[in-house]
Amino acid sequence: MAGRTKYNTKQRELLLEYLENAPHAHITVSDVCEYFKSNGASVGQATVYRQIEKLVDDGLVNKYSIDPTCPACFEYIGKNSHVSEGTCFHCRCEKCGTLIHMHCDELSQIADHLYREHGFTLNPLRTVFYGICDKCSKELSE
Amino acid sequence: MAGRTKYNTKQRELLLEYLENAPHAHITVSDVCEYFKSNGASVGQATVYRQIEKLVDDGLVNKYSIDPTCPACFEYIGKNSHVSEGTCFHCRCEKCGTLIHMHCDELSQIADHLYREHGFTLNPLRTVFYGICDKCSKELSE
DNA sequence: TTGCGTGCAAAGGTTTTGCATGGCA
DNA sequence: TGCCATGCAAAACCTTTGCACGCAA
Repeated sequence: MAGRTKYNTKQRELLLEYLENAPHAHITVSDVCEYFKSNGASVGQATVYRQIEKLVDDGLVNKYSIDPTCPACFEYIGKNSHVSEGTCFHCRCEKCGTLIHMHCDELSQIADHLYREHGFTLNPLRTVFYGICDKCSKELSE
Repeated sequence: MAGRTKYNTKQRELLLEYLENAPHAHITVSDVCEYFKSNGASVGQATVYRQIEKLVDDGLVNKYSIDPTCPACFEYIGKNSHVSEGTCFHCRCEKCGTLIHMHCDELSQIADHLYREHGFTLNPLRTVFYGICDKCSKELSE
């Protein structure tokens, strides 16, 4: 817990802008740093870590803790965090390591099922399906 | 990916023995190393990492990634992994840490769905649902 | 002015890797 | 004998932290 945001700084603005305009999720701290570096914007790496954690606490950004080996992923969700509609699931390929982002109603029903039948409140942010992706399956069967 | 086991070594035997007799899950690599050290058994730390990853690939051990900051946890599940008939799923409570074993047809259909619709071959041995268990939900709402 | 935010560099911890040696089959 | 496995230490890696300075309110 890094605490909530108190001041509005230039670095925070830059970070938010980048996250908002990011085409897809799966943004890591190093992604942010490299972008800033290539754009001449000087934002320290430690600041990115500290600010992005604040954004998580503020509820503007989701944090995915996929694997201790890989860096944490972040995704902008904005203020209208309707978590229930369009919950996002993640699949990790055990072979190539790709992280697949999945929006799927059928998968969303899992959460309902787990809650109703098993009393278990699923946390989709942390849950990752492990397996073999499409591409690797084909390569393996060749 | 560390690959499957080819040779049967003394270190592997020691590791398996420890994991089999472990009362509960939540075993980390440093747990293993400390145990070996206190017992005079000399097994290198790198070996533990390499062997335990093999055991995961062999399907004898599950790997849990609780948090990128914390070390990974391992749990012995043994050979009787009847993957096809009544696939077993695991749910981890983020609050109390309990690991729930779940046999559920409806959950088994997830694997089918992921394969047919998304081309993803699920590995139920490695997949863990994170969330809050029944008991903790009630405690939280009190 | 107050105290939070920043930046740099260094530390922290876990996991991986290079390379020579040892051991299983 | 041919490889795989081991061990040690060093490296790689992500993330956190200490401290002095800067800046928002």
